[in-house]
Amino acid sequence: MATIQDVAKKANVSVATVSRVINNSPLVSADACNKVIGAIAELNYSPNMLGRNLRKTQTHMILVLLPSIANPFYSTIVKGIEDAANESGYSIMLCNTDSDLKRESVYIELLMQKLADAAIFMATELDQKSLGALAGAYPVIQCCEYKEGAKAAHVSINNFNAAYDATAHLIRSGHKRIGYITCDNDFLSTAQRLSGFKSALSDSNIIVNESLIVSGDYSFQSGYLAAKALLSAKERPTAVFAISDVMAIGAIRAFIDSGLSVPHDISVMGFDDISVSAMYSPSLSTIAQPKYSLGKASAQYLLKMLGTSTVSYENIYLDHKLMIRESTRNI
Amino acid sequence: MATIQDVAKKANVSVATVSRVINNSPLVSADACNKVIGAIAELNYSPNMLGRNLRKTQTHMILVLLPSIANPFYSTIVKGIEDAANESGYSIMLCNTDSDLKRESVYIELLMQKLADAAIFMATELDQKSLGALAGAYPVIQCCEYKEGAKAAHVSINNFNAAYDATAHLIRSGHKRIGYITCDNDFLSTAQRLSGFKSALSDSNIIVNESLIVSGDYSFQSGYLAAKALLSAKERPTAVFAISDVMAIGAIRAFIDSGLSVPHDISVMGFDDISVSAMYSPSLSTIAQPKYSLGKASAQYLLKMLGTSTVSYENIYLDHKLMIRESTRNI
DNA sequence: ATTTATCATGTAATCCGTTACAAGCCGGAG
DNA sequence: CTCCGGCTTGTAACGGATTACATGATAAAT
Repeated sequence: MATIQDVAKKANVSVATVSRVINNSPLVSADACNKVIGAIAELNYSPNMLGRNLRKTQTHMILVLLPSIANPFYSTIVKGIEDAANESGYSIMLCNTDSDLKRESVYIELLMQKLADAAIFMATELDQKSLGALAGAYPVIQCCEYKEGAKAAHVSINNFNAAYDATAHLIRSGHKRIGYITCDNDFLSTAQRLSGFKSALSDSNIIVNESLIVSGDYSFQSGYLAAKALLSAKERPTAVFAISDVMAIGAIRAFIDSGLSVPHDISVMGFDDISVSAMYSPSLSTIAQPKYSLGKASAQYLLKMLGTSTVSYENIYLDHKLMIRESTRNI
Repeated sequence: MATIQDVAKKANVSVATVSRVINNSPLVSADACNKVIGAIAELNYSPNMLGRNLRKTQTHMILVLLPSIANPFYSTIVKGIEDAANESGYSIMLCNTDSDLKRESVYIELLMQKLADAAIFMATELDQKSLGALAGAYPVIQCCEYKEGAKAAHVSINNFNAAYDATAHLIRSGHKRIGYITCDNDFLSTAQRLSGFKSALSDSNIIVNESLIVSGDYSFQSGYLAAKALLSAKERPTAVFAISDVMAIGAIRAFIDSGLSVPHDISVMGFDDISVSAMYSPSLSTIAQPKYSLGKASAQYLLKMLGTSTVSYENIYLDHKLMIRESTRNI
């Protein structure tokens, strides 16, 4: 493997000149520049980034931590991150944490070990304090899911409003008994969505029935089981709102397996608008998150932080959109 | 940020001793070891991997190149890769190539620039020659999709047999007019599946009808359009076999939109067994690839290559499995 | 012709670890 | 009492790039 020394020797210049050529410094004569370019081509030289990064103490790498790339919700977000990063000459390192703190910590080590310049957390297991400490020492941002109180900025939709809108739509369609499939975690989004759901009910003078609120874990299977649980209630709901499309699809499947027709017998509303939702049968009414923009905005914010050394904590909220498809209907 | 020098000073030993402690060398007295451990804790020291990696010229990073993480087929594979990598102290860098050669090249640069030790290609855009050259210089393996002829090993299922089995099952179920949704690319898997499909037909004395073979691009939308195209044939097929579940689901949706019932009016068979396939309505009959194992085996092979400097080109084939669900039926 | 500013180039220090090699210390053997 | 060998430790070179600083050359200004 050729080094900068080899190039310098072959081009009959110093390593400094070679380095200047590589980095587009204007302080090189056309003649020297050509010699260097020739030598680089001849030796098939590619600079060793470990050397450069060590010297510059920066890697142009952004860590992206997410629970699982198996969750289709994240894929578009990641694309947004990647596009923004690439535009600025950065690459991303995608890390599956499996929602496991230990696994997540291994990846966070990479930040401290200088293998990455910054990190985007999609759903961290860290507690507020740890996250705050990390955000104090490194450029860090939360995307979509976030912990409040931690002094780490986030980019997300307004989950309260989104859940409120979805619920209000069901109510407007005549539904009064509305089941709710949530998750048993301590993400703020989860609490906010639940709160939006309850507020919409209350604002329409519908009493919140806690027995119609069940939990899953974002998997198809858990949505399926949660839906079955809802069916065993003594009076079945006429609509169900799940806080993720994946669970909503599991729920629809459960209803179909129970001989119900969606939306004729029961309406189902999801959350996220993953790609299969429009293709499902029936297609899924849902809240669309601006996934690509969420990712892109997160990365851009981080890149801005990397540029300036100023640390600020400005949160960014993007708009959601209510998508009415086939899985919900008026009664 | 503390360096090894700081630790050495605080512990009153040399940097060499500190380094030995970090690397679990037996050549350190218990006393010195304790002093160092104390100093590390006190300073909250984390070794700078750039320094270490530069010295050792290895990064413990594996590059994983795939067209798009939005394709759910890849997520389980990636998990397998990640698990195998983590077991050996490696991390992975997931890279979306968007099936774009230029984008892919940027990531391959990372290999040459020493930011990664090895690479796994899930569906490369490189031609045989380039791939072969790369495989000659770096540890590289192909997973699932592969180019033959290139001197780079691959881990995959036997695509011919898998497509043959799926088609044979449809034939056994009484289908004679079978539509086929393929992709317009030059992956070997594509050609092999088509070939398996045709062989199964021929072996049952069914004449291959080229007008029933249409192409998509692995997206839901393309499957939808391909299915619509098949419906416009003068005599509609009684079954359709798509070379990916995503397209198969798009196809089912198209049939439903056209007023057909799946599987009553038309059977649909997919390929891959992605997670939503079992949850779709109707659930999708398909060929299950051992995705997790494919990923794990690829990574393990690569790790073995990294251990020994011996370069070998042993291809690995894993078993597929025919999954009969609701989307196909006897006629 | 002399001075000064400008530009091109090279030398060497530096980033942070790892590790070959040298050296110091100790106990046991002769 | 001396010598040898084993164990621990330290010194310094090294990996590959960047860049501050010094130097030399050239052109412009007086």
